[in-house]
Amino acid sequence: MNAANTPQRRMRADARRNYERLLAEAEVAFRERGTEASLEEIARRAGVSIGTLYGHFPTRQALLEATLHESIDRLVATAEELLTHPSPGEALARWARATAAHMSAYRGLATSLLNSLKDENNPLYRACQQMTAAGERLLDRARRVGLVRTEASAADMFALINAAAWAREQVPDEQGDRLLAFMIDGLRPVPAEIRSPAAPGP
Amino acid sequence: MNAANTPQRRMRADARRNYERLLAEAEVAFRERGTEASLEEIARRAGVSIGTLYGHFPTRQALLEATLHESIDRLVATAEELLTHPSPGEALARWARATAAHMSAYRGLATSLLNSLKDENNPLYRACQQMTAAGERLLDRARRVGLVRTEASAADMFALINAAAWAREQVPDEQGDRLLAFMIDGLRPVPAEIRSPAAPGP
DNA sequence: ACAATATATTGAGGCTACCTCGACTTAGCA
DNA sequence: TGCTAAGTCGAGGTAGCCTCAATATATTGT
Repeated sequence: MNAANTPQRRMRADARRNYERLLAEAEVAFRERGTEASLEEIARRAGVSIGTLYGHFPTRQALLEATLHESIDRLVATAEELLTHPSPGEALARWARATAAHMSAYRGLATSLLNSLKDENNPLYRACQQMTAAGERLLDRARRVGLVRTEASAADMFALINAAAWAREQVPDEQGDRLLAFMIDGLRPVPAEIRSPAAPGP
Repeated sequence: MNAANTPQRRMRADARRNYERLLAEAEVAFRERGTEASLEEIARRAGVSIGTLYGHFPTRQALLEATLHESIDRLVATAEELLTHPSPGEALARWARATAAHMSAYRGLATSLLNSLKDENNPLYRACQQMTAAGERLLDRARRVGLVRTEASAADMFALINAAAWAREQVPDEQGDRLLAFMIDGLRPVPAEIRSPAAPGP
């Protein structure tokens, strides 16, 4: 069996069919139950044994990664497009919103993602890298125009977007939107007059 | 047995002893393993049966809340003290840092806390309310001095602090500090010239 | 058409954890 | 000292993880 998560070499017809079914059920389950959804139930609903699931997707992360592939590609493409947007600040904000929205598609996803950065072998690691890289170009453009302080890195922005997505899982939508806005605004340079701990004027 | 989480009415001596042991072991376990630590192991290490644990603490949240009580009181007191700090901005930042630090004492704690706000019957609900209220006074003081935008509520700040604590669990410490700073800075009013999506000057 | 073989699938089985509840034990009082 | 309310116990049902030896089947070459 193909223990990699993408069907690279030609798979046997039955294997491919099962792979596809598993992926479809996983998507539903993750959306409904979050990233901790029961793998046994996913297998059951795909009409396949638990062993088969593990054959195709050796870890939960591998399965998650597979369900995420397309939307991540889309996000990277969106970043590319937004590079031509007239306002660098607006472009950055839009991408951040779109990304945060994707990351709260499944409950627990933000945690799985940010967590994957600790381990290069985690199947989600690459995905995070790609998204960070895509964001970096938008961030730099905004920086050139004075909207982003020097010490803020693309990794920081990625973490913030994840944090916002995480928060969104737990608070009302409307508050979630606000929190993301605060975080992105927090990347701006701090005006000199309030940087030091002295009391400001009126 | 006393199914409430605090020993209110006089408990039998053995019950009180077990209660205390459970609390002590829970603290260790949560610190070492996070808020999802095995309750059976906590009971085992306390030299008590699982049934006894459930007798004293009917839910994981109740046990968590009990282990948190003291440090939450301390945070509330700290907020009080900081109200007399000469710089409202510095006071706010300090309290936010202290709070975020407490909230990342146990892996998973920020999630348990923010999550508890969805359900008033969650034993952690009160704790969150208290912390939010404590932060509110600091926030208002900073707002009066122009450091905080109008639409940012105490609940927002509480959520941001939690988000920072969550992020801290997953990224290097040094990055974690920076993220919290970004979030708090994000509460500042947005300068007029960059509020609209127009490109700013040099 | 048919083996031969590489490729997949199966599911029981060993773990760990959650939580409940009826049977048992004991501290503390009169 | 014995009674009883208060507390403790832990087996047992449920569920999820993951593995691996046995079994099944798609494909390929003849």
